[in-house]
Amino acid sequence: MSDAKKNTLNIMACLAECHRYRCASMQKDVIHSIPDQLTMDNGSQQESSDLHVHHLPIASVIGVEDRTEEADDAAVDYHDDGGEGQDEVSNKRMKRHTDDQIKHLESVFERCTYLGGNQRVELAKKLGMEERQVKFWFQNRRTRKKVIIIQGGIAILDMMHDERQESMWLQEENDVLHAENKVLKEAIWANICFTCGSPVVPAIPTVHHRYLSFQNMRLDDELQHATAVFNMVAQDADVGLPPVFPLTDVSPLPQFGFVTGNNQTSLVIDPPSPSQSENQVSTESANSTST
DNA sequence: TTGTGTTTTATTGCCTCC
DNA sequence: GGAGGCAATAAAACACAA
Repeated sequence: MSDAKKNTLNIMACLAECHRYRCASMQKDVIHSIPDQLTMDNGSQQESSDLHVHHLPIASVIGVEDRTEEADDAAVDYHDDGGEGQDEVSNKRMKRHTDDQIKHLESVFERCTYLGGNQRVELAKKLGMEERQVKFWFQNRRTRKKVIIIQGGIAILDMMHDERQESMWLQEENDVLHAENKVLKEAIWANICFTCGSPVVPAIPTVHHRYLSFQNMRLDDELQHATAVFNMVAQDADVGLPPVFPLTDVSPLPQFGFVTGNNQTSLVIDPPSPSQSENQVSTESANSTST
């Protein structure tokens, strides 16, 4: 048995020991709660046992029902072989208690596992048993309860051991995943394919790539603005031209207007473009488009 | 029916407490 | 020293499979 299990068993034994001093107050009530019927059942036998208690088998003294023919003989032999007092004890003739007796002993034990001297005498009298038998029964019952608790404790320890084992496995798996994650991160930042080891396209966009993206966005805007202007001019001129294409989801249009000068009308746009030079390009482009 | 394992009752020896 | 507790054990009673 492992040390952990031994420690648990010691703790349980201590708990049981502590419990024995806590329940004396309720004993009397429990014993008195036993119905008189049980005593009445053994009443006739009890009367005779008052007269012949030292000459009758224990079975008849305590009103134990014999369960087999063999038991009858054994009960008779109990005193035939032995004598009185302590000599009877040495001749061990075990008699099982009746169901009623056990039932009431259990009910008392359920509330308190230890009986004081007076309570034991009273209970024995109530159940038609010998005081010694009540004492033995409680002693054996405590032992049985302890065994049950210990077995339960062992089962719990086994379960805890299993859970701890599972936790260790999960921890190991977690460590492996962390290691894999670390390798993958390093591969990504090194621009190396983690499967073949060859360089890969960097995930971070280069300046050139960003410049191209910006140009793309700018050209899209110009196209949309020019289309809007074209549609507006065509509508004003009422030339019956259909719009080039319907504009949907167009970003807010920049301010624009027409500037006349030098015998030339130019479209001026307040552009979102990065530089005035580019704005000029777009203006010219739009102008050419409108014309 | 019988052999075997389990449960229940009882005993013994040792220890602690009053 | 006696009473009572516990652990270990004996032995009877019981359960059950073969």
